[in-house]
Amino acid sequence: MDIKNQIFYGDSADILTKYPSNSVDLIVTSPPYSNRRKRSYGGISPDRYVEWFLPISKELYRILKQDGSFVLNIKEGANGEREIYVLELILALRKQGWYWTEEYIWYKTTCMPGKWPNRFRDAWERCLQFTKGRKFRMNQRAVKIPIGNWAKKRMKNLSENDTVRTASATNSGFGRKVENWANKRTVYPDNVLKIAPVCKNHNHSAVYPKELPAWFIKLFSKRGGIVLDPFIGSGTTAIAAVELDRHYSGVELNKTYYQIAKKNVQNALHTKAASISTIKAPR
Amino acid sequence: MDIKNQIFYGDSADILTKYPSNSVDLIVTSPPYSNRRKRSYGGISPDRYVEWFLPISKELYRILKQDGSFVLNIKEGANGEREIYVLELILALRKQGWYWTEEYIWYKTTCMPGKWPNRFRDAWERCLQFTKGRKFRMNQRAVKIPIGNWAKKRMKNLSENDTVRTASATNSGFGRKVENWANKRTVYPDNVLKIAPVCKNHNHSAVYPKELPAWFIKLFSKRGGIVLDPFIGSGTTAIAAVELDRHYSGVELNKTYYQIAKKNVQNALHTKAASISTIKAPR
DNA sequence: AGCTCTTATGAATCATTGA
DNA sequence: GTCAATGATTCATAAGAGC
Repeated sequence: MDIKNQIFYGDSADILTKYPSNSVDLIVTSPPYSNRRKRSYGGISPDRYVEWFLPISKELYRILKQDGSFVLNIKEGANGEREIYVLELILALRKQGWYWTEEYIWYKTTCMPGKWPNRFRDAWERCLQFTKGRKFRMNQRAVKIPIGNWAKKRMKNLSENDTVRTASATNSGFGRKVENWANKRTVYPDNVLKIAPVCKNHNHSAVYPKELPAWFIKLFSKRGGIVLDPFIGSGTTAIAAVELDRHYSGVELNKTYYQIAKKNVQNALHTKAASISTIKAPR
Repeated sequence: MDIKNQIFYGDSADILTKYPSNSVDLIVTSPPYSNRRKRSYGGISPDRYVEWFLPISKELYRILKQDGSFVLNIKEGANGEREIYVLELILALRKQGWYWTEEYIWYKTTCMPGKWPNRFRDAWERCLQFTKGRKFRMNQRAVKIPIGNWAKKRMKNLSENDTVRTASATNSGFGRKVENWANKRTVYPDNVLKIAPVCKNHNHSAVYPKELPAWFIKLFSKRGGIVLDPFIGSGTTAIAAVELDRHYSGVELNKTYYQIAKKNVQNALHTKAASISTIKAPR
């Protein structure tokens, strides 16, 4: 089956079995959370979530290339206490063979605070990275960020100490050499992603902002690679892939979203093509 | 046994059995993480961590008042993949009767140095809140933060810099300059705490900043209540409690830290007493 | 007060070697 | 094989002092 730049209408549990093995460079997805989005997906109950997910992740493991990553954006809800199906899912995926390489935090920076009697507004979600082993593709330079404003002042005059490696006072074994930072304009980020959530998308009930898949696509795939989203929704992952010169592939169970996704991706492709032809023939 | 304003030298697994039931308003602690602090604590291996912790948490459950909270600051390490003992601990604590009410994130705005091929610097830790039921004490107003410059900055960053950077920690409400908040509108925070891990305590290998326990003490206890830390280390939790007009109680296994903690708490008490007499007799 | 400059600081991770 | 010990490598920022 040709999966490149295709969106399939149907259930991932079925469709993915037809994907060839070792064919995808990166999987990024935000699956339907438990008990949410009942109207659109029927809502998987928390106690059945893991058993529902495992057959799908088994196919994902088969489909993913050896040096690829599987990024799962998810957050358990709360009903008095936090649900535990995400913890159980992590443990179950490990038993299935996945490496739980890292947990990135998506810190949702902009929504105005709200509150309930027992808890504050939930401002973060998990972005779980699973791989097939210790070694995988990671292009850290692709996601460097501009250095903080402090740097301008700091770099003007380097003191004597700054040109020498100085031991940390606590003997933690670290040191610093400020001289190395001269002329530095970008720095590496950490494992907390600060991205504002999209609040006004009425087409899909749980959109995530394009910047979220875009960050992982830059970090964990190369140009020309294939990025799969088995719950593609309104097509956000595919749009990000197109804009970053990757191929997309996806599955969607809901007919309406399937159609919206196809339309959105077509738009992204046209915009992309237009910008390229503009560059080639600027007049 | 009188536990109020006492620090005990010994193993929590033993000492806590002597604490009276329903006697403590809040438990805040940062236990030794697995396989860390080997020199001072011997280091608990990841596969034995849960069985080591459960007898202690059983006593904590007995000791905590019905409307109290148990806040556990912890973060698993990585060796290729993330360790899973924290996930297993959450599940085990629930089986022990605890409610897993919330997971707060401590976002460390300046985190440990380092660079590796397969991960970025770890900038966050878990602050797990457990309770004995759905109802518990929570004084949300006590941790409100000012809106103003902070909000303006956010908006500005949004348009200018794609929100890759956050407002600095000093704008986030953890500083002490509360008097500067006059005339500023305050809002409720969210469940991500932005605190730099700086502290001036060179005596302990794993201090957390005072602002972290202070935030939870303000939020989950009242003045005059008792705050327990079963792994009190150099006494940070007790110091925060003293400064906020709560009583402290704690246990420490390591003799050196036990002595340091006692000394630090005495200092905090003296400072407190001095500041009170100053207020009463300003001349 | 604000600016500039100086100093301080933190629960680390991975690859390799040896038992 | 696994497990443990050892060694090599490595940032970005906050806060205070001084003018």
